[in-house]
Amino acid sequence: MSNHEPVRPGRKRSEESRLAILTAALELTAELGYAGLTIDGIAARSGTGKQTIYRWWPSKADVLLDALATKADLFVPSPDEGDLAEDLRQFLAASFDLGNRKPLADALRALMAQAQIDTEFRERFWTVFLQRRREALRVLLDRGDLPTSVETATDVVFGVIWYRLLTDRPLDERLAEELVTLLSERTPS
Amino acid sequence: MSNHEPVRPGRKRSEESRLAILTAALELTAELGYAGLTIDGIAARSGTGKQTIYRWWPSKADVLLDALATKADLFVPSPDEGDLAEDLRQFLAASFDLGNRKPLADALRALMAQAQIDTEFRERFWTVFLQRRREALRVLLDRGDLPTSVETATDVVFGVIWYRLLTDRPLDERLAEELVTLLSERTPS
Amino acid sequence: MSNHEPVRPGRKRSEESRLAILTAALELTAELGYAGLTIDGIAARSGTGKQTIYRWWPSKADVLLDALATKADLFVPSPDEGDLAEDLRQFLAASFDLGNRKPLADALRALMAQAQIDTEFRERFWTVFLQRRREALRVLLDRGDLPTSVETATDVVFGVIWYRLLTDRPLDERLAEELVTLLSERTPS
Amino acid sequence: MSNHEPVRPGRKRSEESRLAILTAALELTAELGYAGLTIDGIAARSGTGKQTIYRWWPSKADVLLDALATKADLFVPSPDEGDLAEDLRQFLAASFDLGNRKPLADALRALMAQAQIDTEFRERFWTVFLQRRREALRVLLDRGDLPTSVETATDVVFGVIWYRLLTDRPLDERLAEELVTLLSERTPS
DNA sequence: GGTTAATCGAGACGGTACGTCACGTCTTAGT
DNA sequence: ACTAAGACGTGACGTACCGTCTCGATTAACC
Repeated sequence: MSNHEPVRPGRKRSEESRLAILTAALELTAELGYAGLTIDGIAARSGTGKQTIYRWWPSKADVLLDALATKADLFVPSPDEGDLAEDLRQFLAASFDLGNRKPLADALRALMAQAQIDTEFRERFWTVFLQRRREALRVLLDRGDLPTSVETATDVVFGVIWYRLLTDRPLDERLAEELVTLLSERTPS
Repeated sequence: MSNHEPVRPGRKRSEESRLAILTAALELTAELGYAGLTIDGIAARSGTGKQTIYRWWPSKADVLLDALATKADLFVPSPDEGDLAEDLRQFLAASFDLGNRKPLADALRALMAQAQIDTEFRERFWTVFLQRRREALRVLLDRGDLPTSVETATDVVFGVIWYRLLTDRPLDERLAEELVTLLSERTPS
Repeated sequence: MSNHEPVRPGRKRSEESRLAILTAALELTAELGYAGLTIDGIAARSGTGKQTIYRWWPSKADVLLDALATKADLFVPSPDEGDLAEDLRQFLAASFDLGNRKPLADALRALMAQAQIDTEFRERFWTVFLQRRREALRVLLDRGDLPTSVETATDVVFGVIWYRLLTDRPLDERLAEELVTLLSERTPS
Repeated sequence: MSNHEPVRPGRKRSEESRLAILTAALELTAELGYAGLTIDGIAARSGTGKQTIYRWWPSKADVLLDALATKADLFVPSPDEGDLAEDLRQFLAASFDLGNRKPLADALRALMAQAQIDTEFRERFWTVFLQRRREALRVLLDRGDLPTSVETATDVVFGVIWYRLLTDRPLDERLAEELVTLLSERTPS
């Protein structure tokens, strides 16, 4: 039997505070934007102390990332219809839906921004968020024939999604269809 | 007869100060990273006053953007070899070279990050930088047959470039070749 | 024949600007208080350049002092009724009237304040303003018998006036009468 | 039983910082004069943060006033020798001594100056400093017969002292003696 | 059941940078 | 030479947050 958590004496971490902090982080980001999100603000809104936040998260970006992971519905399917084009269509539809949810998209853009400025957060963001999306897509792509390597195809898909997000332009049906066309191996006539 | 400059009274803007500020911004970004770049620091390094900076630029991101536009060699060609694949190859080679110049790439990533957090800067960054690149590419793409719309192809190219930059992964020859393959209309047999 | 003002080439000093500056200084002091009085503000209000102000006055306190001397009615009589008590009564009445004119009193208090902080202005304020008042009073006091030296009596009179001004308390009839009583040699019965 | 201190949560105010700030304020005033005293300077010299100063004092004048009250020896006796003239002589001697201590006198002049410019500080200066002096003197004067009301006599004493201070002239023995003579009821023959 | 220890809300602390204000100087074109 | 306009370097302002550090109170495991 494992004993990962050596039983320590002392007060347990408060789940109540944890949730209050994550909720406050999401609310404040929605109300004020990421630029207006501060540790002081989260503490005040959640009725907790700053120390409690610093004890469990390295930065406000990590709080927000945790909040999204905990509270937002970020599920993206890895469908297996036996047809790459159809699987990809579904994957893109689900991903585009997330990207078109304004407050969620704002938060994700902010995290990607923070990842550019804070090197340590960049690695956590990559591991916790970006890489998981990539692996979900890779499962699909591995099953079909592609005009490019799987890695490049992955970069094309996420590259376009992020580029549209970051330049504040919508992810629409037509784009999805063009991507599907582009990445499905065209059979010579 | 032209009368472009309505001849205002008062002392002229100091070109010397302007260049000193732009130089200092580039140096400090290279030395300390964008996170370490401050208006106070730029003023101190350039031997100017903070007010002079605030008088002419809305934010430190704008200073840096202006510095790159003024001082960095950001030229990307719009070659016309009569062959889309070859033109695209050259365009990508030049673009990838810029993206692989570390200090420049760091600055660009920081500006893209800032654009996510500061709405007003986002528009300026789009107009002054991103849109111009898109138009240079569009000239090429308009000349050839593409498997997708020109806009989507543009988003694919810049999407992949930015996605690689933002996730701190290199832009290599192989990626360029795959993009060229992907975007050149494959002739049916 | 006198030639006090050596005829110099170039534009003459603008009397119009001078008066506009003095007027603006008084207005701004009345509106914003001395703390809100600035050289920038005077220049803007008067429609002149800052340089014009600096060319002719060493500090904003000097502008205000000049404005009072030029524009305010600061006359205090040196009556000679043949009776020290009566002369003093009249002198005090006139002085108290000045001290009870609120905007004027505010300006004088501000100048006395400035004199504490700016050593050079202190001397000018003493010479141009305070000493002249003292001499006007001395003329009176020299004519009568006093229970103290003339200098002390002068300090008592102006000391009480300034102390009341500076502590924002009124100069009233009763105080004047008590000062007259105090300073008129009481004849032994 | 008493419950004077409602026991607030959180870290206690640092007495160490408080004293360091007051000491720095006095030192800097002595070294640079009141005009050279800045909040930045006090923070730097005392090794504290500016916020700590702003948290507890409304202005630099209040810091200095607090410093004088805490650190300077401002004691003035209210002697009771049974003789008004003698009591007054002693009171004046003590007061003049304070006024002749150059650095202290400079600080007091600066505070009186600040009180002219800053209305809110004026009230604090009156309550905390001036009024207490007046009451100490009133105790004396109430015991004897005066040629004037007690209030006027108080104004005469402090008026002369402040007027001499503010015009940068010494407080000497002779002045004290003349004031005693003036304010002691001369017995009719 | 008392002891020990980790956590909690609260809030003061030393810092750093912010964006603004006013200073006194300078440069410009015009009178 | 003087003027109005206004940009310049300088320096202090008062504020916002940062991340750390006491506080006293609370809560759990351990003896």
